[in-house]
Amino acid sequence: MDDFICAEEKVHDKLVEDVDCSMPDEAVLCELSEFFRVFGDSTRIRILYALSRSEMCVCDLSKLLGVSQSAISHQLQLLRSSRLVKYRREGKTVFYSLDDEHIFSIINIGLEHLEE
Amino acid sequence: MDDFICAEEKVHDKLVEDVDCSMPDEAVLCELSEFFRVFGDSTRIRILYALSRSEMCVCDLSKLLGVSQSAISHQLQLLRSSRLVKYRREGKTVFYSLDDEHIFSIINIGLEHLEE
DNA sequence: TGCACATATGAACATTCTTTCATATATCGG
DNA sequence: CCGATATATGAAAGAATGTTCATATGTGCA
Repeated sequence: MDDFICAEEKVHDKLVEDVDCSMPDEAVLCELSEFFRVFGDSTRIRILYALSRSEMCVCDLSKLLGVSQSAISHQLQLLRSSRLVKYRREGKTVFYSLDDEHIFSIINIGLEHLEE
Repeated sequence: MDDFICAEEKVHDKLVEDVDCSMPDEAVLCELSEFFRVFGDSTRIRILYALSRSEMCVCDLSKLLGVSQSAISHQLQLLRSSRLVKYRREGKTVFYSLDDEHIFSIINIGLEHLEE
């Protein structure tokens, strides 16, 4: 991070400064990247998509996705701490669902983008 | 991935099957997660945000973000191969810009979500 | 051609993630 | 209370990722 910096005759210094001013705080963009990172794993995206169809228990998700119960549980915990899913217990079973319908719209926007 | 599977009296089997049918191909959701993964790094998100304000050269980005030229270049290559940015050369300088205004709208949707 | 500047890139290193394995916790039925 | 089932979790292993360092490529100018 400490290369010498290009010596360009300061033509761009004004631009850099202007862009700097118009950028959100670094902390905000960090949070944003953390938010997107959660969607950046195929197991988690598949969990989220599945939950957009219906609430499901851990075991159902495990069967549906062909991923071990333990791995699903770990990912659900991450999704929970990111406030993307919520859960309710019914006897021995725990049902998970999307915390917010908005989540699904984000997934859809991504899907639309992939379709170009 | 080979735990025994919950023995639940098949109450949920129909549900699992239905959800399975309504899910996009695993490959599609994998691509989707790869797409989101690109946004899931603070350096890349900051690059993308900066480029949404103006096209910039590698050196400007390096200065603006306080990240080494090499690190910026590596990330730009990743962004290029994900088709999120394009570039044009002008003499010694290479200017990068968003490949598509749509990219910025995705960032904004994320930001809106963070604001709850 | 030779030098300086801007950018690109391969390899190594450090860190972070994801899954697995073993085991703990919670709930229900007998 | 005990055993069985469903889920959670800590630790370790393995894979993937981001940065650095050294160096290569490409361009302009003297």
